[in-house]
Amino acid sequence: MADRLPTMREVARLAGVSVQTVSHVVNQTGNISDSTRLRVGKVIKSLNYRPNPIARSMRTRETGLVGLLVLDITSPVLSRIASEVEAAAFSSEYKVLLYNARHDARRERESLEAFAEQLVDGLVIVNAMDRGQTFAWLKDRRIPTVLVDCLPTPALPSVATDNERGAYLATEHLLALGHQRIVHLAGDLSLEVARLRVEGYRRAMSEYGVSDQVSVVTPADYHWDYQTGYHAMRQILGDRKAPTAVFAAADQVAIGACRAIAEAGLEVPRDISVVGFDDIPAAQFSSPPLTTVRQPLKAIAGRAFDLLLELLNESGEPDAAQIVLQPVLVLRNSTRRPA
Amino acid sequence: MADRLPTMREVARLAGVSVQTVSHVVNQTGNISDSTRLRVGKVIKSLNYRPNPIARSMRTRETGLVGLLVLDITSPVLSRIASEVEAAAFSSEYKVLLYNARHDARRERESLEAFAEQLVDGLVIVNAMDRGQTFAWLKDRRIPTVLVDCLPTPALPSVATDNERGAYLATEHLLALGHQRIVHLAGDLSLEVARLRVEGYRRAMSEYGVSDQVSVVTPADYHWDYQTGYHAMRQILGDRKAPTAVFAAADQVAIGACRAIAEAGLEVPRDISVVGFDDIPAAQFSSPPLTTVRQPLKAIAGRAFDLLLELLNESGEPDAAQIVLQPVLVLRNSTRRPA
DNA sequence: CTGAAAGCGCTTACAG
DNA sequence: CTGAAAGCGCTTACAG
Repeated sequence: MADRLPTMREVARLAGVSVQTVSHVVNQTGNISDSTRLRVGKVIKSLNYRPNPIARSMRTRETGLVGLLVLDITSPVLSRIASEVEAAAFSSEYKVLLYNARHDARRERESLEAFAEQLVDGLVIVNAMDRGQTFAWLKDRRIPTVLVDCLPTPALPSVATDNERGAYLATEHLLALGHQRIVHLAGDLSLEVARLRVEGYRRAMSEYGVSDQVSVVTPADYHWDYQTGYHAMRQILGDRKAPTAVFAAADQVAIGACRAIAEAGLEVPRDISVVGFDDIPAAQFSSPPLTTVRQPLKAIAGRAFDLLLELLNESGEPDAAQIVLQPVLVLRNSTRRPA
Repeated sequence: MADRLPTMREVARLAGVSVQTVSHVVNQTGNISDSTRLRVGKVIKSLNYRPNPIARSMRTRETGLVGLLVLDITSPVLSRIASEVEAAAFSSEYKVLLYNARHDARRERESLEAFAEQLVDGLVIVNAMDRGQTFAWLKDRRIPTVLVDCLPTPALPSVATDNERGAYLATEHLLALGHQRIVHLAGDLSLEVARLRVEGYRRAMSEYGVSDQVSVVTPADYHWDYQTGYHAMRQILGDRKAPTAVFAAADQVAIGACRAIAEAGLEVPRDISVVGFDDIPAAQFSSPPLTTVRQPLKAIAGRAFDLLLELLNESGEPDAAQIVLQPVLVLRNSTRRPA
């Protein structure tokens, strides 16, 4: 870099004042007379001066940065949450540092450890694998943290969809239609949300007296995506007596399953009913449009950021709120009574 | 915050050395005897000391932060690019600051201006609206910047898919099948990539001597999404003689269009052929699986970050490479010869 | 091989 | 209403 950017010192010199006066006009602190404020303002403008955020952070011990750790930014659900968190942060003059774990536990841990560096004023962790210990450690390091759709840790505030209930709703819908052989295509069971969805499925099956029909398929390598659903469904269709209905732990899994069903010469919902989870944009436009459980993603992100803001603004120890938001069943055309 | 985190000074005191010695062992610079290195290392470990990145940045004038400005992190294409950029950054010990414009020109401009602050060592701008002037200004401010899928600015290195060619390939495929009444569902024309896709479509139509059939539909409010395609297609189906084929500027638009076609009681590809652009994961699993033009997203992100790294490491003025990557037509089941 | 000095660009009391 | 002093936690020459 040849020429340096102007510093506060230069502004001060050109305006004929001290740096602290410049600092005061920049930050609108202290009492500065209109005349010097104007004069300094003019120099700032002419130099196109911007205060150096690093130097400022050095003194204030605040960076204005918020870390956002997500399992996979490529997921429609998580990218939506990221988008909403970023928007909320932006409105509050925070910037967001993105950490994308890519479903890699090691990567996730490394990201978490990076936060020990204290680059970031606060932290939103979405959909992390189980890291009770690590989370506790963040608390120790006094890094304000809120958890979204994670295994709740008593010490940390969290917000989550009521995943158990959502899964219950989905399964119950199928049961009420008269289905009994309902397979659950589970998500990644190293994630709390996936386990809760299994539980909701089990509870509904049990309440309808068909616990003997419980069948949870847990795909191994795939990650809540189209492939997962497609391959799992192919297996199911090949291996055993086909179920009359499928409850998938995510819409992408459901849509992948629909494809496998179509390729097998079967039809949704005539031969097999399918319900998803999330209500991603694609759900409404798939063929047939997918019955699913809608997550209140915007609200989740909004509440999470509000919680973080509270943590950031209180110096004491706020209580660790555990917020649970209700999902809603969205009926479309991928489900009907069994033939 | 009650207790402060340990500083280099404390480490030095406990280890009985000076801070610069600690600095040297932390950064593995200078010549430090094994014995003191060990001693210092032990103290660092016991205190769980981490160098303060802000203080370091203050001296080195490098933050290790890279800005990533995207039009909309919610888009399957852009979230994928973001994921790959983040991965590349992570491997090179950079962190990424996410700016999400959410299709809002004002928001985009504000983000760009935030970069003047110099929080960030470098910048990747993906799919921005036209900002030749702003980009030039970034150059003036000497913020290393690379453009991805933007209107290229001579001064700045850029990487992009050959969008014109991709659109040509898609349209030519339809023409070769025998289609003539081919409608193009365009993207947001304030974006260069959308305009290039229109051009490719026009060129193919012209080369096949059916320029008189050119029909470009430019949806107003929507953003390359399912809704866009759905509503545009409904309009087309209602208004005039239906085309025999549709080339959509994005897969989501194509899938939305497919839904509208299905709702009109028509069938893809029997009644209307549809081709998309991007090859997002959903394309393969939609019904029918979508013929589309695949963008080499990983390569795009990788090249972009490599370019940025060059900019970051060279102190001089590197030449502004304009890299263009070739897309490939992916044939699936949404196209066939006209009836 | 190790340490004393200077300084990065700000902000925060405090004095006047 | 404005300025002199101190300091945030490091790194970079440089001296010894």
